[in-house]
Amino acid sequence: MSSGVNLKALAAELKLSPSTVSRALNDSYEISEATKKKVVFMAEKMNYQPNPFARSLRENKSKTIAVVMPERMSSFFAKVIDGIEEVTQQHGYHLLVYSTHEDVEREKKIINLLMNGRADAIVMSVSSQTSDVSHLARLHERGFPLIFFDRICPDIPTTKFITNDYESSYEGTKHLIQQGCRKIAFLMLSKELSITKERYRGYLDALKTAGLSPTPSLQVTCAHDEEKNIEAIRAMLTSADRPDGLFSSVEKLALATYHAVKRTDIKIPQDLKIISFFSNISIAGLLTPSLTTITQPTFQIGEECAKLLIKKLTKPRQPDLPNQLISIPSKITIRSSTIAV
Amino acid sequence: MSSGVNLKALAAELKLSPSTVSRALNDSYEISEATKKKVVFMAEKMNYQPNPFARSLRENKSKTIAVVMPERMSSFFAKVIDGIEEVTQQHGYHLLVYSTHEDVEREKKIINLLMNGRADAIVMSVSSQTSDVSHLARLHERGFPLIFFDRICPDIPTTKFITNDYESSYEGTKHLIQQGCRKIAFLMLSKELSITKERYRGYLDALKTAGLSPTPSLQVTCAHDEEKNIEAIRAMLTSADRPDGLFSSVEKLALATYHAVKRTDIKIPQDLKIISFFSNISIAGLLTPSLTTITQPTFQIGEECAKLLIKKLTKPRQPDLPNQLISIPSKITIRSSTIAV
DNA sequence: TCAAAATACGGAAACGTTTGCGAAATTATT
DNA sequence: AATAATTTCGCAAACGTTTCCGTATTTTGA
Repeated sequence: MSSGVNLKALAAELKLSPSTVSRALNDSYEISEATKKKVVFMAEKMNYQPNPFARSLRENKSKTIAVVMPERMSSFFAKVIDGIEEVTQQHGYHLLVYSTHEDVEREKKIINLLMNGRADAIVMSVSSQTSDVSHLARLHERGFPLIFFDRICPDIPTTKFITNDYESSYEGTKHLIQQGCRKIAFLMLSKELSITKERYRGYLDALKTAGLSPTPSLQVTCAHDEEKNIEAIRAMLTSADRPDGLFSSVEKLALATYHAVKRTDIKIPQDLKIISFFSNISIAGLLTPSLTTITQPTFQIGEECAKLLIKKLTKPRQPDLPNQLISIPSKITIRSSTIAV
Repeated sequence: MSSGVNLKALAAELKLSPSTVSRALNDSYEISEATKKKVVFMAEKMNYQPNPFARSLRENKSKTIAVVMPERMSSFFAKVIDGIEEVTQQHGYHLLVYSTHEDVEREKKIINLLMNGRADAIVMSVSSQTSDVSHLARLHERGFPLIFFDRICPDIPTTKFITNDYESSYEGTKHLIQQGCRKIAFLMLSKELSITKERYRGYLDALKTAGLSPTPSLQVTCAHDEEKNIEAIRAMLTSADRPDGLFSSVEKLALATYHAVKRTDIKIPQDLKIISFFSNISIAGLLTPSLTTITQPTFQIGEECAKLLIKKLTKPRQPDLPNQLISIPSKITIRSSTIAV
């Protein structure tokens, strides 16, 4: 299926043994420069392509990294993968990409499939349904290189890359308060997620610092169905206890909020000020009114994940991935949706 | 690196030969039901995971499909991959995903890397820079299963999945004309792309049918730099020959147009009506004013690509992928951006 | 000049699977 | 009851690499 020419054929053409040819191509010190030249030339001429599976079988490594994430249609995850690909590609690594679609059963299946060594490492962000992390713990306990980003598992002792969720949320909420908000809603995907916990904590602390207390009915947990989310948010926005500010912990819920607002006569920012974690800055500026965002360092997160993994995988006797939380700060960009009028 | 237990170990535990165990696990008719039960049970118990590389090496297939596309941060490509994954995952196939970032040199590198058989097939959409398709032609000539979607290579005799680019563009342009537009701009990524050729043809024919002729200065070829695109569009929109309608052949240029319009005093749809190929319908409804779209059957395109490939790869003596163009129609959704006032 | 060391290469095993072939044990056929 | 057919399994080769050894040749050292 490849070009058909393998080491043996190449060796035969050169009247050398396969072992010599292999060593020549791998630039072994045991081979003279003269034969190296000849081998490389002939390999080029015959378009020799080493069989990756034979190599993987022999070396017990696949030169492949798996990325497991909740969804593909999200500028956040797309950019993170771009970052990962940027550095892995430079090192000749390939990327297997899986979407769990926020479904923990699919996540388990994928993880179990990856236990057979098809990939040398996994970089992942858990689904919003994931509360039992035994499948991930087992993977890690077997010594499989595993790192998390964004939606992490705090209890699994490995390296995790996040943004400063707590601080950004604190600052973002503080910003809303400074703009005059007193009743601030909080939108989240699932209470299980590390990011909602941290972001919620930042939100709560900012409220407390300002002497405000959260209103239970304004804390909305959303699901995967966009239409249902829009309706739930609309109901909350038009309830008796309607908020004057809103903090969305993820991008898609900010979009859902704009949809919900369109179904009411609420005016942003006059009646409602909005801030959200949001990575698609081009869209943020296009919304009406433009959205004040907390922008994560998406591409960089991907790059850092990949850099660490590459180091771990390429250096011969590398220690395990340390149990650490690496935080790369987000940036708040104030736009029209929170400008007091 | 896997669980450590291989066929030999499993066989030893069962006091059977590796060949028998292999056959039992593969449900061979040569093995009695009794031993099959025992083997399966023990495999489960010892958590046996077959080594994918040994299998790939032996069977000369990887159970992996590669997807090569121009960019990841596009709802169109994201949805197509979701569609592909949906069917490939059901058949136990894995997905290697590559982004060329609209760079033909990267595209060539990726294609050459994939020639070694790491993937059983490639489904791809070419970069906007791709005019020389020799790297793809060579791949196909070697018998490598290759199919295209959206941005196809007409000259490579394989199966291609597209939407009805010509008809949709004709209808979309006709719609603009019916709404009173007389000077309609056309935005494209690159004149080399199959989709711009077809969509441009539909646009031109619709103009001709209405007795209109295209204005050269309103045909804007854009590049990869978003800011430059916005400025080029803004310049065009504010030129002496300013248009009253605009047809964007891809999603990102519609967004760029909205950005450009924000920098002027142009009102949509009063001064300028806009229609665009666009697959992120949630965003389309959120733009101000909401955008009239030609929505491609993204998920279905992905599904169809994958279904065909799976059939080709799993049936034993399957013929080559036929040289055919399969078109799945788009749907025009009229929103505020083209409503005559 | 002769042993020792360095250089350059080949043979063969190993990675873990699948499968062709052969053979033993069981069952069916006459 | 003897043979044929069937069932059930094991041996060994093969997939294409890499690498541990061994060895022949050349170079170095005294």
